[in-house]
Amino acid sequence: MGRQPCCDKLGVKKGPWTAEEDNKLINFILTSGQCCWRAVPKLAGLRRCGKSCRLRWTNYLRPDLKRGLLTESEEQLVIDLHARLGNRWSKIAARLPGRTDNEIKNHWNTHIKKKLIKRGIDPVTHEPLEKESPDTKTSSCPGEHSSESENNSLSPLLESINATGNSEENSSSSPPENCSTLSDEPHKLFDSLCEDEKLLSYLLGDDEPPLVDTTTWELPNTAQNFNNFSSWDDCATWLFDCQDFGVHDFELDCFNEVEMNILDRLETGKKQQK
DNA sequence: AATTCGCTCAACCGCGGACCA
DNA sequence: ATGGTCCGCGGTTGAGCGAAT
Repeated sequence: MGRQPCCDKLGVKKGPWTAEEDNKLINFILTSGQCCWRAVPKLAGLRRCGKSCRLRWTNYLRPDLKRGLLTESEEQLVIDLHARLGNRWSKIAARLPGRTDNEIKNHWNTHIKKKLIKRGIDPVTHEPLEKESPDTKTSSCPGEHSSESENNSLSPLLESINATGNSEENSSSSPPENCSTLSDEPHKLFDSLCEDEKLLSYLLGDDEPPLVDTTTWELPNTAQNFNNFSSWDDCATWLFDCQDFGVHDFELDCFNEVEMNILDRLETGKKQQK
């Protein structure tokens, strides 16, 4: 009856992953792709359960993950999405390319929660902690925010949405620009979001992601580009840039095996530097 | 210099829904 | 229809690290 257990519990290793284990998992996924996680440990030669492998890959090893703290704009987006979605971290993470639910959850608990409390905002309800006067907060909708002193930084996204209710529907084929602004120019993020009705409804609801015609994008001929790099550093910089864009999120699986192996080596190198 | 404290974040745990035989 | 397993999710834990004492 049913399926085989994903792991036999006995002899299954727990705790922090070693560089060797990481390499095994990365090499396996890159050569075989993501299949059923139950089979991964055996096929990859790991003494881990499939669940642990999936977690390690999705939260740490995926080449399209961003590193470092969330930017101001990302943080604001998390706050706005949390106000609408609550603790549905996976839903929130799905709207931030290159970020994982675990990462966002951690950042929320360690940083954003405190910031909101400091601002006098309940991180759970997104309402003022102290209801000093009845007119400071009237809405009962979790997606709406009060007009208390510091809420100018609380919900620019939602304010932008209200202000641009009938924006043109003409930019659904330009996600690279949208995403490239994420870390560098916070305000452009919201502007670009609000310019795109389909994307906006996707971001704020459970709609399917907008169809994107990736064939119209001007993608580099990666093989040629590799030959054109004048140095290893140039090549590495370009790869990391692509990594930061979240290549898989945008279905830009343009890397060949050689390039993925380079990414692999870069990842390993970064860890060894630690 | 040693110890304590607080913070961060990777990893684990347990649950619920989906899936399969 | 049923029972067992898989997968994904949210909550929680604890090791590691730096700051404070």
